[in-house]
Amino acid sequence: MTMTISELARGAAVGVETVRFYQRRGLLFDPRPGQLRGGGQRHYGEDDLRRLRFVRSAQRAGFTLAEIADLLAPDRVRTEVRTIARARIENLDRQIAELKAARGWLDELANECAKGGPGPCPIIAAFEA
Amino acid sequence: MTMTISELARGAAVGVETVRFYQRRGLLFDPRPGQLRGGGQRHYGEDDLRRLRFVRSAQRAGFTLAEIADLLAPDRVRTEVRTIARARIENLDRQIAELKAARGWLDELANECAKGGPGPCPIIAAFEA
DNA sequence: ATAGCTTGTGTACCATGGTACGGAGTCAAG
DNA sequence: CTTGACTCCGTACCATGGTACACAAGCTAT
Repeated sequence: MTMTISELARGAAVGVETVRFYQRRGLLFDPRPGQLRGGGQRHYGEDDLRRLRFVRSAQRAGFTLAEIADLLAPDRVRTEVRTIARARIENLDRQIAELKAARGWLDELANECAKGGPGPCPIIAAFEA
Repeated sequence: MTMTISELARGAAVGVETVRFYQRRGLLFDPRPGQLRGGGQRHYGEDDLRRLRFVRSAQRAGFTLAEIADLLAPDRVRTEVRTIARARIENLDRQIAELKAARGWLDELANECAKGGPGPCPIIAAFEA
């Protein structure tokens, strides 16, 4: 079962231009150097869709596109993948902690602002003048 | 107590260029020239430092610079600040949930890759060829 | 007074992750 | 065979959040 680029893109909820952008970045099979079936237009299979979805998942996990390209390098071995994944997990834990701290800060800001009547928020007003 | 721009920047652990960048974006006041230390050079006070730190905190909480500028607008009233803060908290909660989900995905990837001997990670190898 | 840092100002440049567009070529229906 | 949609390709552009000059004027220590 083959699909066109727009079907592929739709299958991963991204735009066609995004798919092509990923191809240029070496994240997906690039049709340019290859031989094209059906004379000029590339067709994609399930493996391409899985790979595209992997890219999106990895992005959600905070990998940059360069890191994902590296992760998908053809000679990546289990131990390397594990190491990379663990490093990212640690990073993610740090980010989660930071976000929680930011949430606390914001909560306090909102609470402080909530006190008293109308008018400017005293915390923000403290910077004026 | 007044400080120079480099002292101000150091006080908030940002670069001098960053302070100037924020000034251009309307996040920081353009302090009036020469209160205590003369001529064409600007001097900054504690309020400027507080404001700069507020900007950094707000950034950590996920606000864009444009949103922070808006938050610091001179006519912002408590109810508005609270509303903005609450919306951001909700957003933060969503982000935290997403990060946790990504962490889980990554954990699974690492575990799957850990199984078996050396060689390429089967999950990633699934995309090759 | 003068060397040698800072400062202010303006403009240019950077990475990241896309998005848009123009000009062909290709494909499927009528 | 024509029409209209879709594709390929290259290039340009966008927002975000900075970073890096260059140049001139000002400040500080000798």
